[in-house]
Amino acid sequence: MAQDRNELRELLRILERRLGMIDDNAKSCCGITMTQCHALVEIGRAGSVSLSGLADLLGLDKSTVSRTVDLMVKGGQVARRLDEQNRRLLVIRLTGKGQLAYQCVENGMNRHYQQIQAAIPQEKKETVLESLRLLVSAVSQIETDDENGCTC
Amino acid sequence: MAQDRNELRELLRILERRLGMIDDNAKSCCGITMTQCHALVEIGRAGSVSLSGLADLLGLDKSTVSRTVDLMVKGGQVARRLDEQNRRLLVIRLTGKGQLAYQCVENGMNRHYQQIQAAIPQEKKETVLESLRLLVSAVSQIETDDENGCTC
DNA sequence: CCCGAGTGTTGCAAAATACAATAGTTGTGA
DNA sequence: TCACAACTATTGTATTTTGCAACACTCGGG
Repeated sequence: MAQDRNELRELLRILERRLGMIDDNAKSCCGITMTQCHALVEIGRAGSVSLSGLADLLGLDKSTVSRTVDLMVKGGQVARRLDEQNRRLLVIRLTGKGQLAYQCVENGMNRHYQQIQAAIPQEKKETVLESLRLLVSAVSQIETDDENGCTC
Repeated sequence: MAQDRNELRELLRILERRLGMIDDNAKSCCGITMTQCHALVEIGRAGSVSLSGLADLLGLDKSTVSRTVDLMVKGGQVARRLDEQNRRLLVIRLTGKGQLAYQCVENGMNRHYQQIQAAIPQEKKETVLESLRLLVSAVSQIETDDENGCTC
């Protein structure tokens, strides 16, 4: 049923799962939990974020993130201080130790993605990138219904 | 740093996140939890699975899945019985109620993926599919290091 | 100067998960 | 044939992850 029509969905489904496995693999190291590792990467990429900002990046409740950051401060990966300009906000950054862990994860990820690149024929690479740009654009357009009906 | 070199990674990263949001959106309905919904979909797609089989599909421990199936049996979405041929195995299936819920989730997913398709120019669709096939193939090839070193 | 909006923390409860121990089932080799 | 290893599912236990709601603090505009 509808095999052709939904090849896109099927391919994306498989891709999603595989990528998830890669992420898990790369992030399950360094003696921190998965969530902490996600946070590590987001903080590392952002350089500096507020708690709410980080919560948005991670798609988690601020309370969850608050506690996660707590653990990471105790673990020595993260520094947390008040923003001088606006003291409602936190400035969350990586410490030196956090930077190292971040780089470790990044390296692992890059290694994997280089393997993926290597498995794509040279002459197809630009096409693949272009397709991905299209897809990202398409996916970004669709409305994430807050009220998605659930017509059950 | 390395912006070009890792455009692939960046695009996949964004895509992954967006797709995750879509999935969550589609699956957060019908009065069951996320995990139950994942199970619902996997059982629905498979038609019939054993507990270990389902655990593999979901990437979870069999004990977790056992309890999840328990809840779904109590919820009336799933039927569980012994396999007559090999009584070590369970035969896990959807009930009528489960089928309805499954269809609901499927419809939601399809609606979203049709929106995505609609946002891709007609003349690019085949190229996008071809690129995805390449990607899936590439991603499937890479070794998911059990011993991933973690060279921190 | 006070109040509403924004931001983070904490109390609480629930959900998700894994590991280890247990119990039942199967088939195979002595 | 029968005992044992391999496989499957369940249960006990503990941990982790998560969100909601209540609270406390801070800022900016009337």
